[in-house]
Amino acid sequence: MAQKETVERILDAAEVLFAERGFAETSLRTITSAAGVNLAAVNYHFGSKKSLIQAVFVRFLDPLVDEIERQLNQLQAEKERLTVEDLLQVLTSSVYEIHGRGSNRATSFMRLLGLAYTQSQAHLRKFIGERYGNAFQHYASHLKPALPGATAADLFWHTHFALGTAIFTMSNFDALRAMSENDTGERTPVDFIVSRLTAFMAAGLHNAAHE
Amino acid sequence: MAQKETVERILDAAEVLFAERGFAETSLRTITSAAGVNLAAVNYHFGSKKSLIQAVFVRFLDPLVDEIERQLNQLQAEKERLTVEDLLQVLTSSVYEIHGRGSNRATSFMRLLGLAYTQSQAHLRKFIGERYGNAFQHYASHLKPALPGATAADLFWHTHFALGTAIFTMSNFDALRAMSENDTGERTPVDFIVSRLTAFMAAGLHNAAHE
DNA sequence: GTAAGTTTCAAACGGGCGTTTAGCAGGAAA
DNA sequence: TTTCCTGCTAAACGCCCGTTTGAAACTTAC
Repeated sequence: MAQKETVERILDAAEVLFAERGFAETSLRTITSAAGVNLAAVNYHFGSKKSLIQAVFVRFLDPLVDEIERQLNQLQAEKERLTVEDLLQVLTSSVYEIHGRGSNRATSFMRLLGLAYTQSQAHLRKFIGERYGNAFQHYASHLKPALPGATAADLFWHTHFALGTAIFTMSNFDALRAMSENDTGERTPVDFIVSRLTAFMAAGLHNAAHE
Repeated sequence: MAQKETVERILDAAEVLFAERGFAETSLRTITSAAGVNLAAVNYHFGSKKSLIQAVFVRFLDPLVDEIERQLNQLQAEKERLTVEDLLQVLTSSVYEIHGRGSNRATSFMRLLGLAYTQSQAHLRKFIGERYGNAFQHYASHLKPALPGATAADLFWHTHFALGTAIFTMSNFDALRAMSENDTGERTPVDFIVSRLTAFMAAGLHNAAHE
């Protein structure tokens, strides 16, 4: 009992702090003191800082990937060919399904996903690739029929352009929203941003097919 | 003479190493030993590691921003209203103008720009904002007439979506190209990627105007 | 109640970091 | 020749890091 509590307190604190400052910039001492546990607890329960980072992602990605898979299968049972808009919708509604609409946890997670790409944590990218590579391939395989006429190179690059748009927006979410608040004078609702973002990605992706 | 040589050797080494590994992950000892100068030289010539990071950006951004401004003015003399495609073209041709097409230096710089956004270097973002904020505003001011019908919020978000697409692609340039080589079996030319990227961004941006 | 097994804890270890210091080399000015 | 200044350098300083250790505290089982 006491163990589980400690493990989860560490994961909770690490998730928030990593998202705020990045991995290298967050020390184990910061995490453990925020979690109210002893410094040595991380190495006792997780083995190392690297393993802790991976554990944070597993706790988040495992249920999300399952949900995406579930929605994908359900949608495929209804219609044979999925559109780009369908595929993007699966992503956003999966995140919404697992955590509330625009919850703090969801934005934390978005930041973390962005950091996984941009920070120099080779072990993490390798780990994520091995654990979730198949799920990603499965999702991406639906894009090919959704964008007839696109070559393999087109598909690859446009997928990653879209991915980049999303990840950049995610990982700078708070900063961007603050800037736009200064700019336009009002706070943009999350739903507005998400719908704009998916529309932007869809437009770019469609561009891959008819050229 | 000896001074100038030392300063530039440090900048050269720092530029490459920062781009490869990030700022926090590159120690002054690594930089100075790669540059063949004494460890203390960085603090003697630049004052601190932070100032060195800023100096790397100044050496790169100052001439680039001048070139963008020049091309923008020249284009504006030819036609009164610039299109989205014009504006994107100015960016790519400015980079090409200052450094060769697809030179190592240009890809280093792209990585650095990405890192400036994604790594936690508050001092750097502040510095860049203060030094180049006006130039950015000037450039962005041309977007409004190029996208009639878009609201201020539309403009803000779609500009940053496009920025995100470019920065993500830039900062993961080598990794993405290696992945696509494994994927499709052949090495994608830089020109292909750049033209695809700008087409993706243009499609997304136009989407802001007619909705 | 005692033994075995887990979990927690204070303390320390070794190492890498950015920065500082005090002094050296060598050309310019007097 | 002496003085001054700039560029350079070896060495050290203090700090924070992830990790390890050995013992204390607690839980479980007999």
